[in-house]
Amino acid sequence: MRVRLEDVARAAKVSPKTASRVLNDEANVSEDTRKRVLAAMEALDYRPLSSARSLAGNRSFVVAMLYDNNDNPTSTYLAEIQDGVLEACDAHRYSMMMRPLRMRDDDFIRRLDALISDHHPDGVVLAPPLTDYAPLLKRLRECNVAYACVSPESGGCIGVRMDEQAAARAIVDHLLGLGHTRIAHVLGMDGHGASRWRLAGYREAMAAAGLAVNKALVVQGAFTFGSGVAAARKLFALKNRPTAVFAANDDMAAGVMWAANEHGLKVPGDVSVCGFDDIPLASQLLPALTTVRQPSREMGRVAGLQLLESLRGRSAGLMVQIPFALQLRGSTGSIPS
Amino acid sequence: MRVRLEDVARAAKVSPKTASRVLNDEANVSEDTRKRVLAAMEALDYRPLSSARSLAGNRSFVVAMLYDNNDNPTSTYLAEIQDGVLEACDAHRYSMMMRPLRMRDDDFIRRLDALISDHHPDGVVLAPPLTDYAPLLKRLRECNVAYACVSPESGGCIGVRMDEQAAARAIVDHLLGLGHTRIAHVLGMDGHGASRWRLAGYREAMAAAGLAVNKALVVQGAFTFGSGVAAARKLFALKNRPTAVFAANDDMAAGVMWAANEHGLKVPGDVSVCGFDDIPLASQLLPALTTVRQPSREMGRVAGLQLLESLRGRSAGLMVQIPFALQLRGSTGSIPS
DNA sequence: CTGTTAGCGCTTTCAG
DNA sequence: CTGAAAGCGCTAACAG
Repeated sequence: MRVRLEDVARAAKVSPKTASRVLNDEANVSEDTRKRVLAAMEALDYRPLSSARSLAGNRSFVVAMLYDNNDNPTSTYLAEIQDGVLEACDAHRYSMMMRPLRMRDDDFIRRLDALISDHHPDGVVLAPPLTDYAPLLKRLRECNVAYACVSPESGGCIGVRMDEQAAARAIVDHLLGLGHTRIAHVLGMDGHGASRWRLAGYREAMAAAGLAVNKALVVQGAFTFGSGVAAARKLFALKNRPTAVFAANDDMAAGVMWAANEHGLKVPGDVSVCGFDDIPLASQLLPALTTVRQPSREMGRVAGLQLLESLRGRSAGLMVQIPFALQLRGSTGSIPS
Repeated sequence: MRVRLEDVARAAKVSPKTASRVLNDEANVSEDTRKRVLAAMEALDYRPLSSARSLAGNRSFVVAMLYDNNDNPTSTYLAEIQDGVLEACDAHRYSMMMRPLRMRDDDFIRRLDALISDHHPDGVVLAPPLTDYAPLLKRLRECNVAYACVSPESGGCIGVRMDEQAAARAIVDHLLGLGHTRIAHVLGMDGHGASRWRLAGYREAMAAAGLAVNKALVVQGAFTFGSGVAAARKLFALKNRPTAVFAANDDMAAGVMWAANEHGLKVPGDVSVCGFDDIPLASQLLPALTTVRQPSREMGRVAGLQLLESLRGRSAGLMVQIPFALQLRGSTGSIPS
């Protein structure tokens, strides 16, 4: 039969309540007692039953990860964040639940409410672009559900972010350092924070170099390979085509490289290409793609940990800034002579 | 305060147990009573508390999806299956939990046991390659945990599959129909059922056409873009290079197209390329990729439904066969003249 | 077909 | 610092 906390208590010669205190890491237990109880748990291979804990303690030990992948279902980004959040949850013996939610749905809030009342998550992790959807944040606060954000637009919540603008600036600086001046930018999906930051970094770098941004060299994309191809075709059809292209993510950068091939342009001989994210494909391309490493998995993990810490009341929960790293590879080189 | 089943019962003028019967769709409730109870639930906006149901009923209302993505973390395949399983779970008011598990781990079974005793899933959905890992299946049976498989190697379990061999044969038949005879095949990851089936279909088609399979035209890959590039380079370096390449999945097919570009080969003018899966990238490539549509999301959904049905005891649970569909697009054409 | 009783395993409250 | 009693909301087992 199942080992209950009562059995542990008996074995440790304490009351069930004391055993419960130890299980929950509560204060007011002598070190000696705590050790005895932990030993008994170990010896009996005790596994707390989460449904009983939930029922009695009025909490679920569940963290839900909320995401909206409708704009880019291909993305491996979410899967990586998911892995990270999962790792954090495992470390705290929480379980994680994935919940897709469509911002565009009329009954978004209704669905959110249903999710909350059906599953009672103790907290939620928000992935972009949900991180920046005000009605969602508002409702979570109203419902008193703790949340942590991965890469939010503004810093007014707990979670984790990267200085994407600085990273974008750094990669454009790299291109400038190679002598490029006609540097194009392929924008990400309209309305996403990532698109804005990366554009801002591009602009900042160009301005710092004293270069005017040529509007024809900034073209719309949508974070997908296909949109990268389409954007690059426009760029390569220009009379005065760019010698370098900074795409707002790697999928699009791969598309740019594809289009370069179509146009008979060598990378990096005729045109340098760089991206953002460092997805697995980036290092598989030929030449391998110069990009910014965005540690999505780690970011998911940290956001999860922040959330769980704040649930435990151990810390208030912070916004952690994660450093970026340029990955300089073969797809960028000096300007064509 | 929270609406409990007792409140519903009172409103419907029945005992709590009868309300419970209605909630659980049990027999032995008159149609009239059932309606009254349902109406009361609706009126009060009753939400069952799953922790209480779990504790009293000794079940969790949780389905875990088990996967091992270590061989190919890039894959969008799992994310699609996940979406499908999630949809099935939502429909039955179950929650879904993602659980990565590494087949290569020495303590695989220990981790599985921990997962079972910590989370008590009522059932699990297995994604390849876990579907074919005998020790896992054995342990699940020993622990009496119901499971459904997506694309198992053998059919001896409930779940869903596609006739991948027939699909592979069909796509190779398509190439044969275009006049190709020097048809190469890029193998998938060694040891995966999908690799075996697709190879078998390729062989079957060649044999049926009376063509001997040239060993030099069958090269190892690993389901990744990079492995497709590497494999294709070998093929294109042959004196007698193939006029068509059937890659065991789309990621590799994209790699083959990439390598064709490198070698100055036009697709499909100089070489036809086709893949398998119909991932989003397939239709974004230029030319778009001829492939086999594998409805992963739908397969996940059906596997989830099969599992949930069998948990309800409604049906024994079946192995459902899903039809495939050839997607004939621009990457395949007649043999070079 | 319906209701009563007695828990599920844990935590809360409150008293020491 | 520790313990006794009283549930959390639901369902199993039985009785009618």
